[in-house]
Amino acid sequence: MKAGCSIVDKPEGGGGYHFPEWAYKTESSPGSRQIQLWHFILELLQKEEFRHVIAWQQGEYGEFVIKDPDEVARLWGRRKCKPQMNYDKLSRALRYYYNKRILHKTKGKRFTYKFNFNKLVMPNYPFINIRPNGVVPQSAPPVPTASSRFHFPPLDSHSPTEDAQPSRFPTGPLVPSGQEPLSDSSERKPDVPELEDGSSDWRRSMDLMAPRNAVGPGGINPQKRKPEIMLPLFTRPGMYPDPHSPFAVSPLPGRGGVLNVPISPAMSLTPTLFSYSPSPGLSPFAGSSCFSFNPEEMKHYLHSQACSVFNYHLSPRTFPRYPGLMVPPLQCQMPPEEQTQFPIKLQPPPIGRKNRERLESTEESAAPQLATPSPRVKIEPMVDKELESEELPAKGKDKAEREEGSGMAMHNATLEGEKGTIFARPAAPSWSLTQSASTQVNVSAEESQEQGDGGGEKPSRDPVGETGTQEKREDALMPPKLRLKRRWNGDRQPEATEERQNGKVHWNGALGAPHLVAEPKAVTATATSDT
DNA sequence: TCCGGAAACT
DNA sequence: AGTTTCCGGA
Repeated sequence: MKAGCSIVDKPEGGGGYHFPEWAYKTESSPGSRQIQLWHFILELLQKEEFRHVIAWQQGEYGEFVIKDPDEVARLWGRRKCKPQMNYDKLSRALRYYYNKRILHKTKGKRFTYKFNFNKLVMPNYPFINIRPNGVVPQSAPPVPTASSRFHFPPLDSHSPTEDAQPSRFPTGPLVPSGQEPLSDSSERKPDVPELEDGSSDWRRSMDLMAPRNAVGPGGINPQKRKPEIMLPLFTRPGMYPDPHSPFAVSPLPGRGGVLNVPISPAMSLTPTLFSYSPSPGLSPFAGSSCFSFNPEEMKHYLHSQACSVFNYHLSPRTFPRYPGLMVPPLQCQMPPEEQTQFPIKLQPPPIGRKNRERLESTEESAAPQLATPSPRVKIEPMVDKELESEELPAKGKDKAEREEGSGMAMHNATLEGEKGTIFARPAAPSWSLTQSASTQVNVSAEESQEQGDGGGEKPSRDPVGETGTQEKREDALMPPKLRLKRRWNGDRQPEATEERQNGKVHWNGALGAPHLVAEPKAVTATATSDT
């Protein structure tokens, strides 16, 4: 059946289809060889040619607008060989992503959805700043995300989506990046908020460049793919083969790759999403690192994260890494109603509307801080939940880790081995030293970061020094779960520490020459506490 | 327009 | 599992 659709066949045996295998068969759809809708969406988003049809919403992280629903549906239908496809159906499929947390609907904006990149990988590699001058591709999602892992080959003539692409899309609107070619498609265009509070500026200079070893999964013919994927981290700034594509460089590292920022094991990720990883064994690009961080960007990023966490009920675990982060209530753009929509748990049983509503009331406690004058966000309460959720989704996670060795597992391995060197904590400011673990909890000042780590880990990263004994002692007092968690964090402490100090510490933000500041001390301390 | 249940399909 | 198709409801 679907004879006419043979095009979509997977490249088995080198069959020529252009999509890498993982595009069809990913962890997100084990066994599935068909491209998934969200892959497809990302694919379209990646292509400039489709910018008239669907594009990233500027000013909003991960948000995209379907400018021409019918066309998108048509393309999707073509790809799936479902000529009867229409936006209504397609949107139904998109709605199924809500519960999976892959997508969210941006309320109030027509045809606007938002990828929950946080769940993907994001929180982990924030400020990779490789593009000094920063022009972020207009089509790029504001934040580095797992999507980067999607390095879809160009929808060339082989692509079913394009094949008979009637002259609908002017073949090359190539607008200099940074410009919105919106004008042409005067269809339904949502308002495009332009960096309002500058919350998006950070994006401009932030781009991710990850050490993705590009060589894809084993089966893919490396030569086939564009070289960009292979850009090593060291790529010089400005070296963007495909400036318009957020996917040009995958942040997902292969192995060591990915971010050098670890993903907390606790981080709730949709297993499906998370495992995007090329087959293990690939390369060792190990995280190399040449990042540079910019405090400003970091702040923006954190804000974004914070908002996401609270708006989307992402696991606060994403916070631990940004202890100093305070959720800026006013800046969260999500309507309050959405803020408590989901529990933090991942992949919970599908929550029906009714249930959700019910939950809202129950969970409100999680978000209240947003509104309260309380200067900080308190995440502690969620800890337990988090832990639980860790366990629950553990299956998926485990699977991912074990099978792929990518994902978190990879991180762990990578982190332990290289991380230390990769990310070293900058010298800790003296003040930070003063606040020892025991007192950290009340560190005052807004600046003092809250350990938001989910709470349990207060002692987690103390500023250099005494970590050893102190931690041990606390360790003993700590409940096993926390201990475990802490251990996890301990692995990634270096970053955590770094991040925590971010803002106070000056990152070496040399844009042009990204590199890390290595501070042996920090590493040592961490290592010590770890063991 | 959007939502989500239900059932069927692949 | 991931849609596709249909549909009633808001």
